[in-house]
Amino acid sequence: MVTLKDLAQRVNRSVTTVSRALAGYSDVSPKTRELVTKAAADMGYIPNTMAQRLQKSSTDTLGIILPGYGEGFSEPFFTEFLAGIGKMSSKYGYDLLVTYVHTRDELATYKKMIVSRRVDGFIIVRTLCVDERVKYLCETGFPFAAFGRVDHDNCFPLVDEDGEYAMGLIADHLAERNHKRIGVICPPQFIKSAKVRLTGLKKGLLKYGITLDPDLVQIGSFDQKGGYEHAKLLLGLPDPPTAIVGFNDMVAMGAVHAAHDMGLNVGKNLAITGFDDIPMAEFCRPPLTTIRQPINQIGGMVTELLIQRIKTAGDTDFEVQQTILKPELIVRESSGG
Amino acid sequence: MVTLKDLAQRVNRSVTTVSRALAGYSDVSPKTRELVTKAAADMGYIPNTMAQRLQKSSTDTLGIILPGYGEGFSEPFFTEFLAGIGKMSSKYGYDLLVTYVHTRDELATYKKMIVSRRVDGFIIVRTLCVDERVKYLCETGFPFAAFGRVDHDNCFPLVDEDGEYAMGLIADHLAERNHKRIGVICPPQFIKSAKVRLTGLKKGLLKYGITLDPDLVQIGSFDQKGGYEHAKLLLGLPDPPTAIVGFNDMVAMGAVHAAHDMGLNVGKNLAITGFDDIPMAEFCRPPLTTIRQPINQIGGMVTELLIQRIKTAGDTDFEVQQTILKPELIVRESSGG
DNA sequence: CTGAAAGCGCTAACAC
DNA sequence: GTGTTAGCGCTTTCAG
Repeated sequence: MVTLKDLAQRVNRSVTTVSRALAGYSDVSPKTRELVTKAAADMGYIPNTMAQRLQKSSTDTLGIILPGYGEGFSEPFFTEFLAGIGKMSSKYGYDLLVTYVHTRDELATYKKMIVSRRVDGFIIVRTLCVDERVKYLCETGFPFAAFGRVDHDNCFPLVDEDGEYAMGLIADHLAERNHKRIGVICPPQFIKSAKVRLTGLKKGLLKYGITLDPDLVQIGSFDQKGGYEHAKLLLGLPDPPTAIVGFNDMVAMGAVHAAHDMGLNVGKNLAITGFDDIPMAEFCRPPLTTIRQPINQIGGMVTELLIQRIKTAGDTDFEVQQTILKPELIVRESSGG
Repeated sequence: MVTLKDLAQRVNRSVTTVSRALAGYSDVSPKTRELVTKAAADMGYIPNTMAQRLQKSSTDTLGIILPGYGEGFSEPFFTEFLAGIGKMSSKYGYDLLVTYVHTRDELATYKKMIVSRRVDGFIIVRTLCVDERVKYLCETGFPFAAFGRVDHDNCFPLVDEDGEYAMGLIADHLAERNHKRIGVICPPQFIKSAKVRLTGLKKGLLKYGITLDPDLVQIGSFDQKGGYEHAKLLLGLPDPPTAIVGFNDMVAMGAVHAAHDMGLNVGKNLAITGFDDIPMAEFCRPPLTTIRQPINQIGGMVTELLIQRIKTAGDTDFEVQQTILKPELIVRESSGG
């Protein structure tokens, strides 16, 4: 491994000078600079990252901590999100450290990463209504940015969808098609986005004088399996819904499957909607009416917010950047086209 | 941030002694050890990772480098794979560094990570028949482990599916159901797994005296969209296939969609098979006949191989560990049940 | 314009 | 048992 010292020897200069030449300081003679630059290229010099990090006491690394299994964050959606984060990180020269945690105590992992100085900041996904991670990071002032809001103090950099607005679009869509008995399959309500969406749906329907029958609200699903089972319950009721709103596309697809098993024709005698617009939503049968969010870009946006936050970490009076995105309704056959 | 020095001052010992007490060296008096341990807990001492890494010149970090978009590696499949890697890494105390690369020159990223000493080893996914990454890493002797083999020298730690065997199962399955004209939709043949699978399918069918009509082999798809388009081509032929073999589940689902658009009843007058058994395969319509691989565990296995390789990096004569897994055929409705 | 010296926090020979 | 010293590779005062 070639070090600054090796380089210095080669060009007959001190380590200091070489370091400065490479760092682009102005107080280096053009001759020396060229000499050094050439030699560096020649010998294939690349700084030792760990040495730099130790000395700067910053890591140029962003952390994302994920639960062992991605409950509530559907896979295709997540993959794109992660890619968005990764792309933006590398654009700004940051490494991305991904940690999977299997224990209950997620917070311990955050603490460990902070105190062992492994990352400069965190990206938080799938915020909870009461989110210990957010609380902790806010208290300690450690940089982070989130995709999603929380119930308590939203005083941190974040990007979020306007879930209420999105569900308003769904409500309009279904109401226009004369649905009155509407079923819902959603993730646990301690997940912030799930709560917002349910509230939004209720509000949206109320505009049309429709209220949700509590029996038709199935809570606790986040994947196809859950969607399947909950849809079976709903459709087996004496007075079943004519439309089912799934809170993500996976759930909706599970519901489609259940409907089919029960001899229903989705899009004809039952409407089903999803959320996320994963690539498959267009290519499943029937194609899914859903809400589109530019998840890849969202990943990038959160990352940019975080990096900005890290760079202004010293500033006492930085502005908290927040972006709320208006999602878009994509109408396909599953809701009657 | 509390450092060894702080600790040393507190207990009136030298930094060295404190370090050794914490590292569990035997030449420390029990009294000192206890004193130190207690103080460390008290002050919340955690070693500075970067300092440790600089001094050990090892990073305790595994790297995985991904193309900007996961072509050829279906999303749900990939998520599980990554989770498997992440879980195992953290079990062994390794960090996982994920890098997304958008440029053509993937290899440059590998080189950079190595020479800037950012990771101790790499996990390679989606091996190519002629794989520059593998070649380079083999040449330089930098530790890595791969999911998949290559055409050239397979002299490295790897886990792979037995793709030939898997396709044999598909061939048996279709032949038993009297299919003779069989269509294929597969990724580009420079991807090793795609090539192996195609070879395997041909071999498997030959046992029944069936040969693949070249017109029925569509090459170049890896997602639903490609599957959809290629299936349309196949089914639009004057003498269309009675079965379509998709080389992954996404492609197969796209094909299902195309078949439906053309008025065919998948599982009845057209058989379609997939590969991977992503969670959705069970819950789409019709449920997909496919090949199951324990992808989460595979991720873990590759990771273990890599860690083992890293730990034996000095040894001149380490044994190259390789595991080839027998996949399993999952029969569902899409192929007639 | 350049170099000597200090230090980031830690570990490991090597004395005592 | 414990401390002194040196050094991982880099950046950054501070003199000259």
